[in-house]
Amino acid sequence: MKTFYSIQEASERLGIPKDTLRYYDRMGVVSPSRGDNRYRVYSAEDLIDLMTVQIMQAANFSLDEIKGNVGFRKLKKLYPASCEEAAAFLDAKHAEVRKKIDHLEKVSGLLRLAAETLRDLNPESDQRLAESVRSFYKDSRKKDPEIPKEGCQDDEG
Amino acid sequence: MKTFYSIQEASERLGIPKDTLRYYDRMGVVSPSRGDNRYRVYSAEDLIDLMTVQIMQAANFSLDEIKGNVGFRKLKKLYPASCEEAAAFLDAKHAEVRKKIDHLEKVSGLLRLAAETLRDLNPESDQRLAESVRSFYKDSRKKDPEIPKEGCQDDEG
DNA sequence: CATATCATTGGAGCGGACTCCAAGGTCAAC
DNA sequence: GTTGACCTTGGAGTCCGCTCCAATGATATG
Repeated sequence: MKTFYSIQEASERLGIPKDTLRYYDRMGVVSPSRGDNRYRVYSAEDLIDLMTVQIMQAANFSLDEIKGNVGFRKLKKLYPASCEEAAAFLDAKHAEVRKKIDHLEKVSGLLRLAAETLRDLNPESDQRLAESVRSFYKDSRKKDPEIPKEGCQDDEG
Repeated sequence: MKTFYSIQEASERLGIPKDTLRYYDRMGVVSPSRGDNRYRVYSAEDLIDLMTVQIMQAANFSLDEIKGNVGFRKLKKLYPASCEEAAAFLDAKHAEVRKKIDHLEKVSGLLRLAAETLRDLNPESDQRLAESVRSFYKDSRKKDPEIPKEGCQDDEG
């Protein structure tokens, strides 16, 4: 089992462009060690860190946030004490993701309703949609924007 | 019930910065009519369009996509024939959002597992996490990156 | 040694969605 | 008619996450 990879190999295995890997290195997100030639040498751990980066990105972490937390496996070995801190961070992020999911569920419902409304056009579903939009909006802003009620019907156009 | 709003009022009601409203106007996303003084005048419909913009943004529509579709209520009045097209667009977006939700559900699970792993550190849960990460990764890339298996354990650090 | 293919660096450019600024026009209150 | 708060515009700047480039150096093969 190979344990070290050139930037090219890492790039191919992970499907991440080489430029991006270099960028991550610059940014201190994942900085592999260097060979005598100054070439980057990615360890198996580095690859796993890179996968973690991808996942965290998928979870809408910024590179900056990732930077501070991607190496938590290393962290664990070195300073087990800071684990709780890191875990709390993950908890917070988990909550964020849950919120995002809730949000998207609403969006999903809204899109279904909107499509439906478009398909069988009648003032009633139109009204229903406008209603949903309003409540969604209100909900997602957590303060009532006092939306005007008319203008959603075609009885004056 | 007031039906027309200055940019300031619109901004306050919707919680969208004035500059952003002007930007939307420039971009043709939501372009209110103008008064004799050339000031922007937002109608109730405009406000609803703006809310729709927010929602579509929440659903990860780009401004360009939104631009073409935010006025579907108007569209409906003018060209009912193109409704099916617009509805199909919404369907596609709906599917996208569903996919995103699935994805985030996995991320959510992963974050829970990661936090757990950090809290009760034992090689087994560590292993389990690494496993999940791998499978998640593989899954989300839809091609096996042939991840090395070691390096996830602290038996050599 | 020549060549080809990899690697390195710093720095510039890009796209999206704002965000800010300066120069000027409008308007309501005093 | 002056003050001050609003509005207008065009254009420049910002941030993020890349992405590309040119100049240069290392390595592998004939």
